[in-house]
Amino acid sequence: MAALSDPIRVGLVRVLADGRERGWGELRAPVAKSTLSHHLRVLRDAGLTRTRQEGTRCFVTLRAQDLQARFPGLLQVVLAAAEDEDVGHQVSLKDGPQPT
Amino acid sequence: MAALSDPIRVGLVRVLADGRERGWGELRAPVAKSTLSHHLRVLRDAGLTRTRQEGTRCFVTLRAQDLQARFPGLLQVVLAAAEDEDVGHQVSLKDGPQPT
DNA sequence: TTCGATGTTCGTGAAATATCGAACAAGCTA
DNA sequence: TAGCTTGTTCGATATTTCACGAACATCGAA
Repeated sequence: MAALSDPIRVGLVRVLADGRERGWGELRAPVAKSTLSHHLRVLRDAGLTRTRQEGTRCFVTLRAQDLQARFPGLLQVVLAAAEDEDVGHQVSLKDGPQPT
Repeated sequence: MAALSDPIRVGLVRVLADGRERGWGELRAPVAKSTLSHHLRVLRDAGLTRTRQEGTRCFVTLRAQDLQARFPGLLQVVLAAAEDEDVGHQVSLKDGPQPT
């Protein structure tokens, strides 16, 4: 639960909130890649995301359904609060439009 | 928001969740009083509680309504999650039944 | 096989946080 | 006034967490 107490991670959750799977390379955050790796690990360990490896690259998805089952409403509340407080806006997707 | 990332504080919120005002002395937590004071300050600074001083003793209340207005559903989710994960159970009320 | 790209792991350092005990301030009470 | 209770503040310490760069592992491509 404390996994959501870091702005970077909240930002990651926001980016992933649309339910789409994202490649590591799509994620843009103002930290070194080792740090990003750390945050993704924390999220994964906390059960918030799922990581799939394909060749040399990783794809990450938000486990929205599992979360909804386990902590109903948590995601919505967190996202709304994050938006309201402008938390995590430092994380975004890189340019390139994503293939549907 | 990160104010809820400490088990002691979650426990305090749980104890206060019934909406009743509680005296400092009613709160039982496995920490030194200076530490408890610190946690109560964090909660107050985060806008989660309100403290009223009366003579030498303090009374604290959960600002449930304000929270509901600001982060709708947050409290419910946190409480449910805390119960589910058994977080904060180390905080309780001292014996003595409280006057209705 | 050699090279390049992609994440992970490791070692380290800095910053935040939790915790305690002691000292202190304020207000009842005898 | 003296003393007790109650809670805050201060100083110190320990733990956790964030962050970085460097080294490493793995896989695909040339």
